[in-house]
Amino acid sequence: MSTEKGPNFLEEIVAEDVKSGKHGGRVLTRFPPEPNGYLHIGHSKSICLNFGLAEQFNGKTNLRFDDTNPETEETEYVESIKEDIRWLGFEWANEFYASDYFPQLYDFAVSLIKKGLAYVDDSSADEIASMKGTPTEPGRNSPFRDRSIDENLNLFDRMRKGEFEEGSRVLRAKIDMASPNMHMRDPIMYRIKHAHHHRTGDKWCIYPMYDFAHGQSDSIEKITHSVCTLEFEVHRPLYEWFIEKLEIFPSKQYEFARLNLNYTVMSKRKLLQLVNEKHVSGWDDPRMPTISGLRRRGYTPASIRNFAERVGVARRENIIDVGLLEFCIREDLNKIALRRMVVLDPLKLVITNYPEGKTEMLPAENNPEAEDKGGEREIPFSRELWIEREDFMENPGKKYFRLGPGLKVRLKHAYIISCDSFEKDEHGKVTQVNCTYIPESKSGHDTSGINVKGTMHWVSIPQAVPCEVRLYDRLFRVEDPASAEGDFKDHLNPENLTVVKQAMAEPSLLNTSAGDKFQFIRKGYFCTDKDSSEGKPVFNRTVTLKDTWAKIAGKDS
RNA sequence: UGACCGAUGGUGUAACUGGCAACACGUCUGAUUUUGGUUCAGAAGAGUCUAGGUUCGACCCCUAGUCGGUCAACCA
Repeated sequence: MSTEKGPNFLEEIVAEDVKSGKHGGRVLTRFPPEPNGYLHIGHSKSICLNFGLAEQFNGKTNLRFDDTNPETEETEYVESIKEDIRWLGFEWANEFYASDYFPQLYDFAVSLIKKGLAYVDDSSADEIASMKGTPTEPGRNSPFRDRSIDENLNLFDRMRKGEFEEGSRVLRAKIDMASPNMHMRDPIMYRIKHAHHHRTGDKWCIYPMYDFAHGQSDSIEKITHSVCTLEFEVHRPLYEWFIEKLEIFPSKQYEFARLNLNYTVMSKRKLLQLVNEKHVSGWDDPRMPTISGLRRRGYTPASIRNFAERVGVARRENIIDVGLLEFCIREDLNKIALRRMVVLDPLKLVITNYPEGKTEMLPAENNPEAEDKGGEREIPFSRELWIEREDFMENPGKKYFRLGPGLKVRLKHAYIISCDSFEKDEHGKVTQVNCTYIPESKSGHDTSGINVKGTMHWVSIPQAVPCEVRLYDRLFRVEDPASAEGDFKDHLNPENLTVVKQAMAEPSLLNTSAGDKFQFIRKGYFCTDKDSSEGKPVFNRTVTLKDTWAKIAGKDS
C-alpha cells in the first residue's frame, strides 16, 4: 500500500523492534480517544497510523476510551467514535476503557504511597499552582509533602470514601519540584470529583489524571508502541517514571506531529463551539472537518485513508493544504461516481426546429471511467430544455466555448445546436435562448461532420426534477483561523454554504438514498443528503471539478 | 534570562543511514477528449535555516547562532 517513499520514522522503530525480537516481535498499538467530542480528520491520521502500523507488522490495535474526566464525557461520543473508526475501515482487537482500570489504578496509587513516592496534599488549586513555579523558576515543596506513609494511606482511603469535598485534597507524586520539566514537579495523580461517570456511575469520587491513567492503561494492556502527538512529548519522562516506579510492563511512548489543515480549525473545543453556537448544524455538518461531517459531505473512507497516507508522518509541524484532501476525494469519486446532469442555475433554451410535444429517450453512459461505462440509463430530450445560465454569454470572448449568438455547441448525449437569438426582460436579464438543432448530429450517430469545441449539460424541462442543492465552500476565509487576529469565529467564511433551492435534475435523480454519490457533469461531485424527502431530493456538493475555465476566465478579468 | 523538540522547492514527505536531492499535491506548456473533467507527454521550481568544523566527500556527524513549536488545567 505504501508508495515508493521510504518508511516513516515510526515504521523504522517498529521494524527494528520486531527484528531485534523485542516483546517477542509482538506489536500492539492503541487508539485512545477521550469521549468528549466527535472525531475529526486529524484523528483519522492517528487512526490510520496506529491501525496501519499494527497491520503492517502483524500486530493488533486496541480501542481504548480515555474516560477519566466524568464532567465532559458522554456515551453519545463513545458511539460516534466507534462508528467513525469502523466506517474508516478499521476493526479493533479489544474495546477497553480507562475507567475499567480504576480499581487497578487505585492499587497502583496505594503502592506508590507505600514506597513513599506519593502524598496527599491539602493545598488548594491556587496554592498548588503558585508553588509550582514557572518554566524558568523552580517550584517550592508543599507543606504536606512529608506526611507519613500511614497518614497518606489513611487520607487517600478517605478521599476514596467521599469524606472530603471536591477540590479539597489531591494525591501527588513525590518527584522534584525543581525539575526543569514542569510535569515532573509533583504532578497530581488523583483529584476528587463528586461527579457521575458515564460508565462507573457514582462508584468513584476520585478520578486519576491523564498522566496517572494513560501510561498505566498502556502498560496494563501491554501496549508495545504508544503513539501520540508532539504536545505529549514533555509528558514522556513522567510516563516512564510511573512505569519504572510501579515496576510494570514497559510500554514506550512515541510522538509525531499532528495533522493541521488550512482554512479550518481542528481542536475539539473550537469545533464544539461552532456546534453550540449554531455556526453549523451539528457535529456532522458537511462543513465540519469531523469524520462524520466529511462522511455526510460525500467523502469516502478510501479517500481519507489515502490522504492520511499521502500527508506522511514526521515530527515537524505542518499545515496541509486542503487541496490535497480535495485531490484525494476527486481521485476516488472519479472512478466510482455515477454521472448525472443537473442544472443549478436554470436558463430556458428552446429548440425552435424540434417538434412540439415530442420526447426522445437518449442513452447515456453512467461512468466513462468504469470498465463497462457503468452501464447506461436513458434521459428524455425535448424541445424545451434547462441549461446553465453561465453557459450562455451575450458577448462571448474568443476563448469561450459555450453558447452565444451564432455559436454552436454539443448538448451532452444529444445534438449539436446553434444559437440563433435570445430574449431579455426589462432588467436586461436573459430569459430565453433560441436555438436550432442539427438532426444528423445525434450522439453516437453523428454524420454532420461538424466539430464543436464545447459540450454542455442540460435537462429536459417537462421531466425535470426540482431539487435542493447545497454548495459548500471552505469554512473559514483565512488559512489559519486559530492564530488569526481576534476570535477565530470572526473569520468564518460567510459564503461557506450556498443553498440552491430549486435546481433542475434529470429524472433518474428522483429516487436516491442518502449517501449515494454522483458527479453532476461539469459541476462537481455530489451526494444525496439525509434531509431528502419523497419527491424532493437534497444534494450536498462534496467538491467541485477541477475548473480550468475558471482559471482562464479569472486571468482575463 | 529555562528545558525539550524541530528546520529540505509554494505545500507535504523521501534520500539505500556520509557518495552533489526524489516522489506526491500545486503551478505552467502541449496532446487527447461528446464533462474546459479524466488520461497522456513535458517543463519550471530547493542546492537542504546561517556560520564554522570533522571528512577525499555532509541534507545526514560536531559546535555556535537564527527562526519556529511545546511546557506553568484538580483537561486529555
